[in-house]
Amino acid sequence: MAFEKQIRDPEQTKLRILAAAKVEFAQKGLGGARVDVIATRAKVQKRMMYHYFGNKEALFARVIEAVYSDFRDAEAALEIEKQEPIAALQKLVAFTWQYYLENPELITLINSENLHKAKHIKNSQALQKLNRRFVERMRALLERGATAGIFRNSLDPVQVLITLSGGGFHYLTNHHTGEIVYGRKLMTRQAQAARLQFNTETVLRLVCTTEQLLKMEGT
Amino acid sequence: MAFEKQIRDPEQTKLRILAAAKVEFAQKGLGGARVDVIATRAKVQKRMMYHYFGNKEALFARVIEAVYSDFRDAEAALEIEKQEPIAALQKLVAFTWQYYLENPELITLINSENLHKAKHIKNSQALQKLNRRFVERMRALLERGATAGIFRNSLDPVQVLITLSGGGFHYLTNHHTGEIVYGRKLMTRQAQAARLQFNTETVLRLVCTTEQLLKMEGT
DNA sequence: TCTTGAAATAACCAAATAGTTATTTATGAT
DNA sequence: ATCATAAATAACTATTTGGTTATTTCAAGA
Repeated sequence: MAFEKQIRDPEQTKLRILAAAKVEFAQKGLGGARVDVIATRAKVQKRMMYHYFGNKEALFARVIEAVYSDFRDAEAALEIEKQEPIAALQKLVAFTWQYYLENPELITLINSENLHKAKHIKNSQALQKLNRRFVERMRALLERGATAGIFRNSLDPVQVLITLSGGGFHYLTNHHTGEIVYGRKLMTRQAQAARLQFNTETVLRLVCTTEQLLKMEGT
Repeated sequence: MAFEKQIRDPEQTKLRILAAAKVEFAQKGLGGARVDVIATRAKVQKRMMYHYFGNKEALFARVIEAVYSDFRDAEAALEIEKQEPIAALQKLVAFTWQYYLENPELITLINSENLHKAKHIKNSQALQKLNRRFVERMRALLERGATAGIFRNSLDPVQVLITLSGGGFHYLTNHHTGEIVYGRKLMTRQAQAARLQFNTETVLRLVCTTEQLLKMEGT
């Protein structure tokens, strides 16, 4: 039997499979995604996916891990600890929003992973470490702001982070049903800008002391 | 051929299929759900599902519609328009949170529907009507509060609603990955209570005038 | 009581799907 | 050069799955 000529590049092959899987899983969820579609899109024999990743779910796990880890790396690169508290917070809100916008797969993938009760990342040491640092950065920022008398005391960094990310995540993940529920386009450029501004305002009003808010209103 | 004895009850049969479908779709998503599982759980011949609903996706659409409509009905029954603005807002935040907690399928079903770009409810007149009233109630509440000098002027009711629901929805939909990300249990009774309080605070700080906030701090 | 249409049962099917077996071939180390 | 190993190709399969065909039975109205 004459086989097609081979071009070998294991690293590229793995990357192509991961990239195709990310798109397919993001688009259809774990249950709806098709291994054949992934292979076709990756321009790879399906067998190679089993060779490098084992099975469909293991591939899914690797996709989730990669996506989360890219997100945290980007956030860490912001170096918000080098800016004054309010600017740092604004920057973080804007970054988070922008990242969601530019990486729509992140959102549907996280939703899929939650549908499966996070079982694919439950034991990832790497992710746990990345995320511990992430919470720590917010804790430090809140403390810095409180010491400066700008932020309220003893705010829970986890609650703030959830509200901060949720203001963007929830808007974007539910924008399809949202447009029906709220009877309005939510993804026009103006609507996006308005949401970022509103969410920034929400977080600032939540975190800043009332005195600080008065000051900023400039009355 | 001797057939099993029949007990006929078309209404009950439809309801049993819907209830079983709600559980299965909520648990596995549209792509992961299995028609056979739904039939078995409903204790109904699979053929009946096709008889009453046409096909898998049409059944999914009916489930989504029912779930949304139940939610809005419950919210409307609150009659927040009969209470003073701050109490009304607190009641709405608490109700929304409680409803999500008691109806966890709602959350995963909405996520599923969004994964499919809301195509199953896009043309539902009934839902659009329900939701228009829902936004209108918030608009009226905000106006009432502003007139009383308690709430800030010209707040966008849609933005407020998204933030209000998102504070609960986002927390709950992502609580599985959240526990890993934040390294903390998020679904203990205490954690739940803390989240409701935090979200109530977030919304109040967002909506109330700064003067009103100062007053409530009682300084 | 008879008729008829809808409700329910039972068995079946073609296509899709995750995963496998078998084979070939490139390449780096010896 | 050759050999061992991993990379890649090709073809196949057992099962699952959404949906259908064929048949039976209940129950309400004439």
